[in-house]
Amino acid sequence: VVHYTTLMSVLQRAGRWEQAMEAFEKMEAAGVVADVQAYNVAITACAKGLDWEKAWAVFAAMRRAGVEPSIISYNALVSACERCGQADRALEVVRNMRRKGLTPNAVSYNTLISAFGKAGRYQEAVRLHQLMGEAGVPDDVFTLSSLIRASEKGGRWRQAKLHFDDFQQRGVAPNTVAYNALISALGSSGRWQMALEVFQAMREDLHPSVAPDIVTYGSLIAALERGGQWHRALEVYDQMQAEGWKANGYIITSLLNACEKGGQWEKARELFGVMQNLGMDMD
RNA sequence: UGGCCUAUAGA
Repeated sequence: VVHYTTLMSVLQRAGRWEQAMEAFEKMEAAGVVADVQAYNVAITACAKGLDWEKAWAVFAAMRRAGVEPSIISYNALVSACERCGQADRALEVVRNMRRKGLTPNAVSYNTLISAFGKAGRYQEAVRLHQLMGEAGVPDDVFTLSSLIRASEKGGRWRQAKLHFDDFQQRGVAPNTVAYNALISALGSSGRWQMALEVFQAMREDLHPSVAPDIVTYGSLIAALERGGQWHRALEVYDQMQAEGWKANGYIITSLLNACEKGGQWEKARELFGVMQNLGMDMD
C-alpha cells in the first residue's frame, strides 16, 4: 500500500492525476487493500483533475470499505469542491465533518476561504476568517494569501493591503506567495506603482522565504502591462533574466501584450523569437 | 520523521 501511495503521490504532484487514479485502480485490482492515506491521495488526484464527483465517489467507496475518513480525507474533499468552484458544497463537507466529531483545522478553513474567494464572495470569506479566529484556530500565511486573492476578485486592493498589514502586525510573516498575491491584486486594480513598491519591499524583506520567484515577476509584469507601462515591463524582464530566471508562457504573453499596447513591434518580434526558442506555441 | 489535505501570475 505504501509503495502504491507513494507512486500516486508523485504522479499527482507532477500533474499526472489520471495516471495516479490508474495506479489506484491497479492497486485494488491486485487485491491490495487501500488504507486511509491511499484513499486520501486518490481524492486529491480527483481534485487535481477538477472532478469533485469522482472525489465524492472515492470518499463514499472509502466509507463502504469500512475505512474511517480522517480530517485529511475531509479536507481533500473540500479541496475538490474548492477547485471546482463549489463553495457551498465545500461548506457542506465541513459541516459533515463536524457532525462526525472532527474539528476543522487551519487547512479546512483556509480551503473554504479560498473557495469563497474564488467565487467572488468576499464577505463570506472574511466571515470564515472571523469564525476561524473565534474557534481558536490560528490563521497563517495560507489564510493571508487566500484573503488577498478574495479581495482581488472585486477590485478591493485596499482590503488586500489591509489584510497584508494586519497579518504582518500580528506576527504572521508574509512569504513569497503572499507578496505575489498582493502584487497581483494591486495590478488587477491598476495600481502598478504600488505593485512596484511592494516588489521593492519584498526585495528588502530580510526573511529568506520571501525571495522573488517566477510568479513574482509574472505578476509584476502583468501589473505593468495593464498599466500600459511597456518600458518598465521590459526593464523588469531584463532584471529577471539578470537574476537567472527563464521566461515562461505567462511572462512572454504579458510582455507581448505590453508591447502591442505600446506599439513596440520591434520588441514584440524579438519576444516572438524567444518564444519559439522556448518551444512555445504562438497563438 | 520512508506514503495523505490548503494559498499566488498571462491569453
